[in-house]
Order: sequence, then structure tokens, then C-alpha cells
Amino acid sequence: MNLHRNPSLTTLPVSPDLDTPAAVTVLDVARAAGVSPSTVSRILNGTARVAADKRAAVEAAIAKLNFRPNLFARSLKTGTTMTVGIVTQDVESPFYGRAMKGIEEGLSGSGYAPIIVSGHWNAKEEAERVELLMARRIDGLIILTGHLSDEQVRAFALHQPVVATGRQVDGPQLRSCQLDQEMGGYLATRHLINLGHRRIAHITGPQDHDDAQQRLAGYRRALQEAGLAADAALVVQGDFMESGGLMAMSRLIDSGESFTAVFAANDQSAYGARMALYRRGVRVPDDVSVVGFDDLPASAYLTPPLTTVRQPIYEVGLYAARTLLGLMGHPVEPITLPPMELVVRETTRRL
Amino acid sequence: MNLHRNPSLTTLPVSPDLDTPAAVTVLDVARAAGVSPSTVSRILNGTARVAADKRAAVEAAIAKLNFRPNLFARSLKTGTTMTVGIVTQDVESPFYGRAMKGIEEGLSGSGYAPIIVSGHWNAKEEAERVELLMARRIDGLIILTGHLSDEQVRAFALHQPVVATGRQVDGPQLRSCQLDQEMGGYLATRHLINLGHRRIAHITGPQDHDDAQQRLAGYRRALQEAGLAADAALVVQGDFMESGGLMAMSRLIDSGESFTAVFAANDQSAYGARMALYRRGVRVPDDVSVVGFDDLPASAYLTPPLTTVRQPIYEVGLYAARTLLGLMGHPVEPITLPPMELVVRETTRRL
DNA sequence: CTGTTAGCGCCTTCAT
DNA sequence: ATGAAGGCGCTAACAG
Repeated sequence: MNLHRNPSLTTLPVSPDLDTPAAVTVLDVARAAGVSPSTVSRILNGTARVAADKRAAVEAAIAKLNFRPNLFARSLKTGTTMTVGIVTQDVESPFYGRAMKGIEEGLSGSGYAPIIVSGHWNAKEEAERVELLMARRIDGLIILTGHLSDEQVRAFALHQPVVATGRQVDGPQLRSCQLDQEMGGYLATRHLINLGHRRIAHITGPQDHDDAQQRLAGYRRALQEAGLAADAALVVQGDFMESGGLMAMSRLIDSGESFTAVFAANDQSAYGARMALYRRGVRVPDDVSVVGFDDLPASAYLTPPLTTVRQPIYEVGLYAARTLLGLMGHPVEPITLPPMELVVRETTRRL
Repeated sequence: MNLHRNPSLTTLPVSPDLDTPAAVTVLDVARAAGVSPSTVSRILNGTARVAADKRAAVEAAIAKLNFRPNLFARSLKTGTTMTVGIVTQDVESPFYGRAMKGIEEGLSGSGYAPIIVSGHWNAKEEAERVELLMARRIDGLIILTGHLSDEQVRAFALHQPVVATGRQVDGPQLRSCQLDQEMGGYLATRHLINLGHRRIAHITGPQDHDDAQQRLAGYRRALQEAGLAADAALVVQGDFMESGGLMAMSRLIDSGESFTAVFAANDQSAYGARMALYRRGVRVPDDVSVVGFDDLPASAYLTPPLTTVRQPIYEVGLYAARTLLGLMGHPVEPITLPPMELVVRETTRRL
């Protein structure tokens, strides 16, 4: 269904005349203040010097009439919309929620309003949403990871400034940032190895998810570096969700493989894995050590609190917002992203 | 800082001419198709019948030129913006995240895009954000609970249709919905009573939060109905966050009051309380039973899984979106909200 | 069925 | 320092 501008769809009993009580325009203000519209505009935008008395009159009129400039008329004229598009993957994701918060903070006070769409980890849907955003003439675009190809992202950057996270693409109007996922995976696994673990399982993320592949690579590197064999039977497929982690761990236990530790590709998987362990009466960390990835707010409140790799995702959001402001022509203090960091809590123990 | 339209702030090295490659307009399309702009407009909006050959020519031209109508020009003309404002309290909240998802779903395919702002549980900030939204001439507004007074909400509804959750206000352009929080609190407490508990503590939400007060009222009603004294020493102040729950439970334990169960005003508080219990070596549910409120996605993955009251918050989002579409003149199938529901998992036991 | 005309509200030369 | 005039891209009468 597309309700968009279909006049036949006007039905509900809505009092017709209550909306927008005859919007007041620059012209109204000008008349009330006894000046021309141009003068009002100049005061609004600080475009030129205006005599103090007229300025006062205009400001009084603005206040009295409660005038609000129509952003759309302005946009039409200036070509700028004061709106930035944000592509997230899932409005409900606690991880991207934190990135959103960083973006919100980074944009605050800039006059730019974010409009958010979700790609749901689907390249096609994601591209459609971006088209939708672009139809609204956004001034800038932030793409939070996702499945778009670098070429697509580059193509989008032809139309407006773009900041993309979780990838390495740059161009005239294109900036990106990427956290070292491989290092994160390495850190997590290395921690387990240092604790004396030798049989370390891994619950992966989705196969088509680049970050997940990187974490897996880090896991393998740590293993190899320690001279440990990479046992394929110890790597089980998850999906970044609690249910996937639960099933992965259940399968692993059922397989009969022995292991003393597991590194889950994200915290949500770790929650699921921990539940599977709990269901089987396997104690954490006494029998099995668990390491997650992301450091979600809830992870510190698991019992026992989850050892995990902290991604500075809030800062990524901040960085994306600030960088975009820069691309849009506003000077900003640069942000440097803190590195991945191992947060040792209580789900791991020395063997 | 307000970067908005301050020409002095143009600095960063951005290639100047890459943006919006000379936007194509209806006029271009009309010329390419050998018709008038009005005909193009009519085809775009289905406003009138157009001869098949011209339609084909226009559609071909649109495709060839990759034409996208400028929504702002359209808005200027029609007074409609095809965007709705959403006031949430915290983009990072897992609870409101789920509501957002419902709204997203409810709006999908309608042509309306949501633009989201956060009030951060602060009436003043909330009002400011709404003003900001209104400056953008949104076609409709959804207010997710928050601290605005009913009068303020009513005032906003003078300018455009409004749907507000967590309160009971209605008017010509105003709809609201309210879940029975008191009943939820009653259900949670009643469950504990039925299990044989007599000394039941409560961790409250913020004092200025209406929902929290309602849940407390439900707690008291269940107690009273069962002939149990409401011991003020058993009611401790939380703040709907994990840390608040943790501190509240710590204080309770330190107070030396005896209790066998606790009802936390939301799941996040329950997580914190559970952690405090864990720190003191108090077993759940063996020594103390715990009930939460909300049923966050993570709650099923606590160890043990959390017994809680499920709020149909996703459906609330859906309801808000659909109702708003209705107010904006689009017929929608009405949604009925499911009731609050006790979800018994494993943090409560019979005494 | 289709083209012509006239703005929507604002900003920006261009004069003064 | 200020006003008049034109136009951003689109749609909605009004003619034909």
C-alpha cells in the first residue's frame, strides 16, 4: 500500500480546520513590524546589518506572532534541508542504539535533525531505504555498517556527503571508520589462552557479516600464534542473536567435543551460550569460561558479569556525526576513536 | 552552538560541485517527454487520467533521467510534509526501542518517514524537541510517554495530529493509549503472594514517573487484598536503571529487613537487584524470588530466566503509528492492544 | 484529456 | 541600510 498522496483515502473524522492555524509568514512579520520581507529575512539569517530599531521591531513581531520560518520554503531556495539520514540495521539493537546515541550527541546543537531508517541487514532493503532518504534531499548520510557494497556507498556519495562505519572507503565526499575487529577477536582469544585454556570454542556471527569474519580471523591468529591447532569442530555457527548462541552452544555440547572456554562473536550470542550452559548444568566460569564481544550495557549485570571486548561504539557514532558535519562544511574538532579493549569480568578463570 | 545557516562556518575541504548533480525537475521530464509539467505532475500523483502514450513517454523520461520529485517543493505547495515526528525518551532504551520498531512497522509503506528526537525524561527538553519538530512542519506527532503535561500535549495537538502513549488525553486531533500499569503491578505482586510469599519488597521507579507510581499502587492493592501489611521499610527507591536496582537492593539488604521476594518496577532494575543479591551470595529463587516488569528481550536469557510482566510495547508502537495514520486521514484497520501479561519463568518459587 | 498560469514561503541579487 | 522583484520545483485551478 502506498498512501502517499492518494486523495481518495481521506476518511477519518478529523476536524478539518484545526491544523496549522494559518501559518504566519515572513510577510506577516514584515507587515507587523513595518518593514519589508527582505529585512526580516536578513535578520533571521544574519545576512546583513540592519538598523537597531528595525531589528527590535522585527524581533518583537516574531515573538508576538510566534513566527517560525518554513524550513521547506527555505530548503527550496537554498537547496539545503538541515536533515541528515541515518541508516541503522535495527532500531531495536542495543548495540546500534548506543551508536545512535553518539550520533544524536554529535549532531546536537548543529541544527541538523536525523531521520532514521533501518536496513535489517539486507542489502536490497538497505539500498531502498537510502533511495527513500535521498528522495527527501538529505544534506548528509551516515551508514552504520550493513551489507551495501563499497561501490553502492560510493555511488551514494556522489549525491551528498556520506560517512560509513565498519568499512574502509574514502572519496571526495566520503569518509569511513573501521574498528579493528580482527584485533578484538585476537584479544578475546589471547586472554583465554593466557589463562591456560587450550580447547577454545568459537561461536561465529553470520557468515555474510564482515565483522564476524574478522573476529573469527583474530581467533584463529591467536590460536596459531600460541601453537594451538584450529579444530574446526570447535567453531560453531551463530547469528549474533541470543537464540543463535543458545543453539550453537547446544550443538557444541551435543557434539561431545571437549572444550574449556568459548569466545562468542558478540554479547548477545554469549547470553544465549551462557543459557545453554546453564540448562545443562555447566557452571560458568568453573567448568567453562565465556568471553563475549561488544560490551552491551546489560553485560555487566549478567551473573556472573560477562568478560567481553568493548567496542567504542558510542564514540563511533560521535565520530560519524562530527565527520559528517565536517563534510557538510562545518568545522569540527576531530575525534579520535579509542581502541578495542578487553574488559575482564567474571566469566573467565585460570585453568 | 548553532551552525544553522551561518555562512562563516564553511571551511572543510569539500569538493564544491559534486553535490546534487544538477537536480532534474518536472520541467526537464516534461520537455524530454514532449508534454507539459502538469501532465507529469498528474502522472506522478494520479490526480487525473492521462492518455496511455503520454504516460508511457513520461514514465520513460522519468526512468531515463532518474527523476525524483523534490519533496520540499511539493510540501511548500501542498502544506504536507510526509514526515511524522516521534518523541522518545532515550534512543538507547531497549524498551522504547521495541516501541520504535512497532512504529516503524506501522508506518512502513505509508510514505511517511519518522524523524526521531529524544526528551531524556526531561519535560523542558522534551518540549524543546517538539518545538524543533514542529518547526519542520511535521504532519503528525507521536509522543512516547515522557514528562509533558496533558495541557502541553493538548496544545501541540492544536497544530497537528498527535498520538500520545502512557496517558489518557483525547481531543479532536489527539488520541492516546494507556496500558494498565496498576494491573501489571498487581499481577506481579499477586503472583508472589500466590506462591506463599508474605514479606515482599518493591524497588520503585522514579518518583516523578507516572507508570512507576501506578505499579507501586498495584503492588499495594495486591498486598492489601491479601490482608498483608504494607511495610514501608520494604519499599526502596530505584530509577528504572540497572545501577539503581543494584543500589536499592543493597540498601534493602543492609537495612536488615527480612523479605523473601522482590518486585522490581522494571526489568533493568531487576537485573541490578539480581546482581546485588548475587554479590551477597543470596540465591535466586532459592532464597529470594524476583519479578521484573517489561519483559525485555534479554530477560529470557538471564540465569535463571526472569519472571516478569510483559508489556505489549511493540503493539503500542504499532497502535500509535496506525492511529496517527488514521488521524492524518488514512483509513487503517484498528489495532486492539493485548493486555499486560505475567510471564512466569524461573526467578520465583513457591515458599 | 491537456496546457497555461499563478503562486506556496523564502532568500538573494539588484537597485536605491 | 533597505525595498522590489524574481525564482527555487511543484501542484492546482482554470481554460480549452
